[in-house]
Amino acid sequence: MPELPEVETVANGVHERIHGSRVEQAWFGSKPEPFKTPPAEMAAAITGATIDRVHRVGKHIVFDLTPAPPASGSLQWIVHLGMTGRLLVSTPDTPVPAHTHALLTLDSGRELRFVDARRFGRLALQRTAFTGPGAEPLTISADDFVALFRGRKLAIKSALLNQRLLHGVGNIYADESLFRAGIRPTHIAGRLSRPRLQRLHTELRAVLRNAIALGGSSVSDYVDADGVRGFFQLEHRVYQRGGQPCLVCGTAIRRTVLGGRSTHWCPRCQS
DNA sequence: ATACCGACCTGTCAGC
DNA sequence: TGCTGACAGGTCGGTA
Repeated sequence: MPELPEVETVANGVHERIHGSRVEQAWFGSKPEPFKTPPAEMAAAITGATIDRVHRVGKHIVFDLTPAPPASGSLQWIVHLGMTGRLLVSTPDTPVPAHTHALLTLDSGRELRFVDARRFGRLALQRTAFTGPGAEPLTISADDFVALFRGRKLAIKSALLNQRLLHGVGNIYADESLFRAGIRPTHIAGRLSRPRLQRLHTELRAVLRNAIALGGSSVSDYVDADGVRGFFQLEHRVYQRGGQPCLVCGTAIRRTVLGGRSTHWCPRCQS
């Protein structure tokens, strides 16, 4: 479900509500799919730990933990929401939703719940500082951004979605940033001129920052840590607007499939 | 190394 | 009303 702005919104919301809390109990469901680390190992490491900070790296939510004594050393809990994952801070009297795969009981009296119907999300322990698979879109320099695509023979949209190049960009913000930069999604990444890539760098960061300010995009079931929807979907100019008139030139927005993902673009504004 | 495709899951919605 | 098929914000592993 979530791309960089949604993950950032969730991570910040969870941080505000639970940082400084101690985990009294950690429960993990038995279905193996959402766990990169075995559930018993995660429960043992997390129980008694203090949550110092919750932040975002790429599309991952990172919990910085201080382990319960006598354990020591660096410990992080990594949550990836996949397509439909939710991380909710609730009171114990709130009914536990279906498809809840993890539930942490905190000393503040609240609970942190990981809910994921489709089970594309992942939970894991990390013992060394997590840096993510690629570069960070909000802080990468224009020069480094341009260099990412040099010599690449795939479509620029596919390159934007490759998390090993740039982590955090998904289908919505790939389409929206390419529209705002006037670049057709099928354009071969390595053939784009430096000025056009610099424009994309500028527009991508702007659209991500704008979306963060609005709490992310709620296309179907995305909600933040309190279960509240975001508002950036009201700002989408091409995403899920196939067949509707372009807001700039009036031409019908096209919907095609690129790399197996639905792709939305204006045939007149994007060359 | 790079690029492409199907698989992984469940829920929802449009169409018949 | 109920069935079927298409589609969904993401990643991963196999193949060329």
